[in-house]
Amino acid sequence: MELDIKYSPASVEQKWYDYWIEHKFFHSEPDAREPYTIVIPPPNVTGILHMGHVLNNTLNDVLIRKARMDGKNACWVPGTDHASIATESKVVARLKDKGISKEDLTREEFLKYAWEWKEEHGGIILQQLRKLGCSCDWDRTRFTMEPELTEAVIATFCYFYRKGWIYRGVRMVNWDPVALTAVSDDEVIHKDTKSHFYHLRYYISDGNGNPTDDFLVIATTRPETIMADAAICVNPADERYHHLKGKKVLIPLINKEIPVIEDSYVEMDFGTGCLKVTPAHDVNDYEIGLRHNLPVLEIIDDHGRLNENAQILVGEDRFAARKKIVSMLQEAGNLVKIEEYTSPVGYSERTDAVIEPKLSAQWFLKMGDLAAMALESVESGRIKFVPDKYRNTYRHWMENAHDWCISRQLWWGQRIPAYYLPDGQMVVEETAEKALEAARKIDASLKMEDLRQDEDVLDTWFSSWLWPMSVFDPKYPGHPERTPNKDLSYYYPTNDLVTAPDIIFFWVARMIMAGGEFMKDVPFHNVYFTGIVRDKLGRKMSKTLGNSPNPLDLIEKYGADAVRLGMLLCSSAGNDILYDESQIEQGRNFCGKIWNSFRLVSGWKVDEAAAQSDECKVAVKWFDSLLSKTIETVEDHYSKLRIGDALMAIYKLFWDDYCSWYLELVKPAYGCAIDSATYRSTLAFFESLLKLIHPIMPFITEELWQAMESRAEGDTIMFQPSPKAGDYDEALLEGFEMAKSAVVSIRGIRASKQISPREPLTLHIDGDFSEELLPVVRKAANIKEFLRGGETTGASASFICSTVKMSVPLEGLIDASEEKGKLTSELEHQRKFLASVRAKLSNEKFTAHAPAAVIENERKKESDCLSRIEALEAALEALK
RNA sequence: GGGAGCUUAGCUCAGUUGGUUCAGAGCGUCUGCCUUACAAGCAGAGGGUCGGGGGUUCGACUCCCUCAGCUCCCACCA
Repeated sequence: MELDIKYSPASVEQKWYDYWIEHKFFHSEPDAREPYTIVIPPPNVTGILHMGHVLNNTLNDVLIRKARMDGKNACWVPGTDHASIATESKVVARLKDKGISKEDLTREEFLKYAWEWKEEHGGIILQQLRKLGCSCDWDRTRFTMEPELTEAVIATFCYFYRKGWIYRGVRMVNWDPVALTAVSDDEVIHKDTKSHFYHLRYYISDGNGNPTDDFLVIATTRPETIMADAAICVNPADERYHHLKGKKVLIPLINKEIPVIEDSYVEMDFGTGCLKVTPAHDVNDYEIGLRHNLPVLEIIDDHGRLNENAQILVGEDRFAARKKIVSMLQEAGNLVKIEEYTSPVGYSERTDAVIEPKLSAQWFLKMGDLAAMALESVESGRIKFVPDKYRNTYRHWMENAHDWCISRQLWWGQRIPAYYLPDGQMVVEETAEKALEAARKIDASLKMEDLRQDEDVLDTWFSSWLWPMSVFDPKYPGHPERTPNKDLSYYYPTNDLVTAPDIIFFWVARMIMAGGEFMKDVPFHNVYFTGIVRDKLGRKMSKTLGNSPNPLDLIEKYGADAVRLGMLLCSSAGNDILYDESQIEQGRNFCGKIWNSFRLVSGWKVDEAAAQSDECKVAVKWFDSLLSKTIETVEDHYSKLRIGDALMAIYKLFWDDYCSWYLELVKPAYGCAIDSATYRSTLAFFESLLKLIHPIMPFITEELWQAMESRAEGDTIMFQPSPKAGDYDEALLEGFEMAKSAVVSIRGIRASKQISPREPLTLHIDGDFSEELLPVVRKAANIKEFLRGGETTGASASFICSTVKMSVPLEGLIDASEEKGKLTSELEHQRKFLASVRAKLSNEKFTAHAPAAVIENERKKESDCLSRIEALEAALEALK
């Protein structure tokens, strides 16, 4: 068939993707085959495709396509994540554009709007993945907040609550006093801000609440919070304050008595070495307070104003209060000095208000047993990390796991199924109806309106940690007493997880926990950590820098195969990827190479009667061996998830060996036909190469595979079995490498000596060089003669092949003196090497300690070296 | 401050129980080629005392110590 001169990916890609979909090639149902399962790391439902997704999903698709060709029942489940925080802030921003503030809406109104927006804009990213060629089972598409999955989340919450692992606790949140909401750590921007360091004098109490003459000085940036002080803390090793141990001091202005405590948290050489502990308004102070059982007194309200607990300045804004209290302290004689001070202060991303640390009631899940189990799963090797180094990070975190704060002060998400009775009691039930039922056992007169559901929603990870289970059987998580359905029992555990290392704790660890808890099994066997995609200069991709290319533009420009290959070229596991468009150009060039190689082969005329020439015979034999050996290498790389290495092995096999050597060897002279045996082998090799590279470059391989011969409707390269490695002739492969070197040398000598290609040459060959490879050398070294209709005859040369370098003396064609110099230096090198080997062999420590195989290897080296020296000496002799 | 990791060619990175199977790959650079599949190509070439220093060893890119530089995670300083 006639091929276009240039490969044009755009039409080809759409055509075959539609074809694959039409024939439901991506769809999987449980059957007798071994499953190979991947669940997609669900992208944010409102997200759009960026380079990180491209990398991640290309890797996933390569793995799933490879498994499919290996005869496994491959199932890749796609879906999206509701991503509470990210999505809610997008919706809020969107509302703001319309002049609507979230505060003006009820929860129901807001959610209605959010859902509308999700329906309208959600899932775009899944469409984009199709452009990339991802072979997801789209029939199984899931969304973490769809009703069934929400049920799973709620059931899981109830399960752990009943188990006693979920509890309510108090925690510091970042409070935005303007927006009147808690914001996540990610939404707090730390800016270095100029402020003051106030040194305040606290008098020691005489024990009856009266000041003595003795005092200590503390340094604070927030004098307006002193009324909430619960203690003064010093480092136990600080001798300056030993005399204060057990004493009490008085808070200035309000004369409240607080203890002096000791905690190694306090830095002796920072400030005055005395720290005022204000548990209600500082995260660290809260931690200290917990350790020392200090009372917590809140004096700042939700709007950032002092409340009644402050006793003074009640109703004043925190910043106004700061100014006022400073002068009050000065008047009272408690102010020692004021220093200029610059420190990082948290600002709200949304309102730019200074964040107020605020205590609030939150829900927690105990990590103890779950973390221990999750740690064991990895330590025991049942789950492998690639690269392995992340095990250290993982272990460290698991051994120090804090309980998981699972509540979020948002609306977009799964609402916590806790219902409060009017008297403050609480019931936790799957539904409001069941909650009412439970509540009536406490108070039979209660009606639905009396119950008030908790306002908070669950952390997004509390739904995504169920993902490998819930996508198959949403009824199962939270109900380990049930039997998993057919899909879940067939597909679980999944095989490989490809994800970024920054969510190793948020997501990876927690999936292991949930899987272990409910399935009593790991959720996956291998975790492949990708790096972060950065630009050429090593900067993170970001919208503001404008250094993040739109993957769809790249696909449009270069084709999806090229983009996939470009991303994989530089992707060793765990390392950051420095993206550079030139890598995608390389991918495009490779497509061109594949395309053109087929144009060449498909254009050949076949002569059924012609006999196979010697060089064709050996070329076929050689490439057959090389193909087998490379397949073995590629399989090994895949088994270790070294996708980049597998790609490189195939890339070189295709380009360097198949195109540059094999095709050049078997290529018939212009106008001539090729013999049918060689032609068949050539096509068979080509088909194997297509299959090998198909997982990485699905589109062009399908196009050419279909073009090779007329295929039946419904045929596809996708389900062709992966090429299998057969036996291969190692000696032939080595010999061929020698032949390549010989050809290179001959060409080089010709070029440097300006020897015309038409001048006849005779080749003498010594050593292990197999006779059968001679036609290869002759033809490869004389390609131009063939092309120009010249004649190939022999000339004289002798090959001395060493492992180090090959020298090709051509009798009568090069200076004997120059050649002599080369040989002499080579001889010297070999003698030196021999001496070192012999020294080693006569070394008693070596013979005593080195393993037998190593010694054997040394002996072999010795004898090899000896024969090389002999050959060299003979050659030198011949030159004389 | 706690933890982890990195440093090999101009760039990005391999280097898998310490041994002439180890000093490699891709890209880039340079040189020569419009050659009947492909200039998005072909044929070649150059390029590194494996961050510095010390140690262990018969032998170190590989193991240990130390110094320097960089990165990430956690906690963030009253």
